[in-house]
Amino acid sequence: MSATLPQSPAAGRPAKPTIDGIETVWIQRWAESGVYHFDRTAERDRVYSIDTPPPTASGSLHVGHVFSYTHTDLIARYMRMRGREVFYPMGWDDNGLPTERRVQNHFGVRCDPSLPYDPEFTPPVSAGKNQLPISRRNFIGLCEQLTLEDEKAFEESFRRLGLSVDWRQTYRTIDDRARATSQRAFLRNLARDEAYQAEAPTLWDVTFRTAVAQAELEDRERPGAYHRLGFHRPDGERVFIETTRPELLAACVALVAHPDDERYAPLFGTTVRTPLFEVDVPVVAHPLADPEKGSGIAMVCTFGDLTDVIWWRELQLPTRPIIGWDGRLHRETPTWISTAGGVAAYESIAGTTAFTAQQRSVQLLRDSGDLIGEPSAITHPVKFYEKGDKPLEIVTTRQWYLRNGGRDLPLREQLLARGRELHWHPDHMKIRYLTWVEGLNGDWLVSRQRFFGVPIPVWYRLDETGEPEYGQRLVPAESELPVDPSSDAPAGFDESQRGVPGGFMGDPDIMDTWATSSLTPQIAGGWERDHDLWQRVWPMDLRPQAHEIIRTWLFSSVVRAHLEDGVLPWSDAAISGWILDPDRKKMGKSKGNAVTPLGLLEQHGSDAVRYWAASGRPGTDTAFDVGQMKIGRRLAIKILNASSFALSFDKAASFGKAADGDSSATPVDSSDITEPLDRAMLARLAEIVREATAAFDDYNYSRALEVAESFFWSFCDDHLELVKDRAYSGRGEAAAASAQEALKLALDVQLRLFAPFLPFVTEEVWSWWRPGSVHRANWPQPEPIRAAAADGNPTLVSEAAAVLTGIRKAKSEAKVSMRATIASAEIRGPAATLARLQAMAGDLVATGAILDLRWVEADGPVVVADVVLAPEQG
RNA sequence: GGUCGAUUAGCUCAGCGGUAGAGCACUCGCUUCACACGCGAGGGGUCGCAGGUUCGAAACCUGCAUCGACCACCA
Repeated sequence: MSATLPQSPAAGRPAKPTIDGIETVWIQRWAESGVYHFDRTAERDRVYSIDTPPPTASGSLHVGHVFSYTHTDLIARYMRMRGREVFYPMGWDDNGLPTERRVQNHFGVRCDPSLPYDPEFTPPVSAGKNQLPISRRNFIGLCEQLTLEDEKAFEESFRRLGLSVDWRQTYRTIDDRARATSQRAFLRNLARDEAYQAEAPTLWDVTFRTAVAQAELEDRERPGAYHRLGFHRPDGERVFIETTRPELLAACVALVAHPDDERYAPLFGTTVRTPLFEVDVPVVAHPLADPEKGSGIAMVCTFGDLTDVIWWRELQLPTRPIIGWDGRLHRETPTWISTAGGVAAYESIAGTTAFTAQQRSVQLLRDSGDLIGEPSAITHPVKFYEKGDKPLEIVTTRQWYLRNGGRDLPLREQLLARGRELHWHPDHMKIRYLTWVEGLNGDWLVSRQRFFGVPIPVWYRLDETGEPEYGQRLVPAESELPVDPSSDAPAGFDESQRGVPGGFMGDPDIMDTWATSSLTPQIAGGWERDHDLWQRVWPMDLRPQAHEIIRTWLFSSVVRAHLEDGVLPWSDAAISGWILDPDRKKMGKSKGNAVTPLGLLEQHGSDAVRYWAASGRPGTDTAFDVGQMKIGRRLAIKILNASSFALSFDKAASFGKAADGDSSATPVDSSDITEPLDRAMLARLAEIVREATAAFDDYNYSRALEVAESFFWSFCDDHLELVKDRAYSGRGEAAAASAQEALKLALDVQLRLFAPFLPFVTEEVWSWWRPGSVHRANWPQPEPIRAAAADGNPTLVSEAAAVLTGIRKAKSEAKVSMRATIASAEIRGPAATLARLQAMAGDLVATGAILDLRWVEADGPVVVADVVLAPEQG
């Protein structure tokens, strides 16, 4: 394959090589030649398919993107060189709240679904303080327009980073294909009864006015206070409870204590009267009530927290909600409050926010004497929507759910088994998945009350009074997808019947973004759209992703693939860590981190930035470290210079007269490699290849780099120095040819080893003397190198290095040049070592400029002793 | 409250049963014919703490501490 690629003409080795500007050159040539294009004729077993994370294309590329996307690219490039045909698409997650928010801020608009579409609409020139209300369709238009610009910028940066993505394989989570896929999967779930609708208490964000799923929750420590309140018993005694939410007193439906709590046992079955509102509520028993907490008896409200929901459900308590969708208390006095005093009390808090209601309630309770003592301040965890600013409320709403094992033990077991079946890198990340699945307390809530997203593809019949009949669902045929029930009419109806008695209405909700993101393999792989592609890539090989979205993206993807096809969506998951800034905080969460990826790439070079990223092992958080980038840059430059030097000995290579044909072939005649040191170096290199390969196979790319890099530096510092004189034909043509051929082979192998990490500099050097692209060349195999090494002993490499160090040390301590002549020196060591070293004595003598080298057998490691420097020469 | 991970030289990290490692930083040198974006040499660590297993522990086991993260029915 590689040999047929239209590659740049071998320009030969430049006199003064530089890495500056090579990104531009190679980005262009790779785009022209299509080296990274996926070959659709490859069968599944030769394909390596990657479920690339679609970045949220709202805003700018972050350093964290550079980091984690590089990791995936390392694997992709390695697999490609291993002969796999790599399916490496790119998606854009432009569907969801971040996009909505960005459009609001960027254009200074907000969506008002009640407004009509304005075809003449143009966004405000500058975003004003008051957001301009616009129609849903206009709003979505702006979303698509803005994300398209962002996506272009992302692609440019990713190309600059050197990602070997096939840029013909892209998708957007808001585009027609993604919406159709998402709706198709939903309809299949619906048909199999895996999706269902229910009216139930739902976690609700009052700012966004949407339901929120368990996976999107986070706890935040917030200040609060225990308020001790007295409930009135019929006999005039009082029962004291403690609550952090006195404003929900009007929603109280019972008091609950532990069944074994002797303090309250006499009260079970009796009623007490709530303070202020004077509502009679039962005292009931439930094992979840903790005798140690507060006064040991709790007020149950509909609904203050998730425990209330459990009590309400299991004890079959009445529903008395007072908090509305806007987070304010209902304006009308609830029907269950009937006394004059109760009505008056409610009227003073009606319509206020929860915060104000609490303040007023406390004052009322204090005045009535029902607040015992003063509230005692505490801090406690409060549930928030992860993107929200106000605590969640719990309101009863009609929502769509997808079965995910949250209330179904057999399904949960199956999904746990899928988690164990998946190969995790690193393995311990599996535990997060298992913990999450084990802790699920309900099915996956997939409906959202937002505007921009994939609509639920369902309509409802309206009865004679115009009320929806939720049991009378109308769904589209799969061939009609995608649909928007708010503008498309169901089959058999026309638009005039929308909203009228006997007609229909569209489901107003959209799906959770994860309901679409959980299908990225299906969207990218052509599920039910491109069967030929699908059967070549599915199930996929790799899901790379961040660890904080194991419970969301990874788990929901497993759910979807399991329900639809009964398989894991991929065999392996590579979990990347975070970038930490110098304060050890997740980068971007603290201030002063205005490091732009493009700036980094320009300043240090793409290879250098990739080098830094490659130092972060899978699953390990990594410090942002410009120092590592400088080292990477140094390595890239060293590769350039060392290659130029190594090739300079070979006249054919230096003039670009590279062998034609297959780049996988060894470019040398190994029968020329006769010198012990050359053979030893190659023997060592064969070991290095073996180690790097094993590391890569284990997804441990940082180890693979480390192994190659460590060899390369000693190759430069020791081997190149030791063979320099000989390669210059200092000791005959045969000895020179041995050095030259071994250098070429070593260079060829090392370029391949570095290619996944430093794609630009390796390709540059490759182009000087080798055909095709190094990125389509084969990953090196240890066996042929070992064969070329013949009887070479890898031990000699370190022994020679030890001697060289001894010689250098003597010169360094004498503060003379490394070229200074040594009159005499002695090498001491075991007989076997001395024998090996004596066979390469010519290299040692020439490199050390030693006139008289003596050999003395001795125990212990080899040392250089009795070094006598020659008198300085004028 | 439960769980996972981390704790090794000033910094960033590797090592994971057999005499403490790398790079950076630091010190001292070197116009050496690929590279001064270079080259060479050197100093620097009771491997978080306390027990245990072992002939031998940085590594294995048990606690503890600190940091980070994940999860949790948090009145």
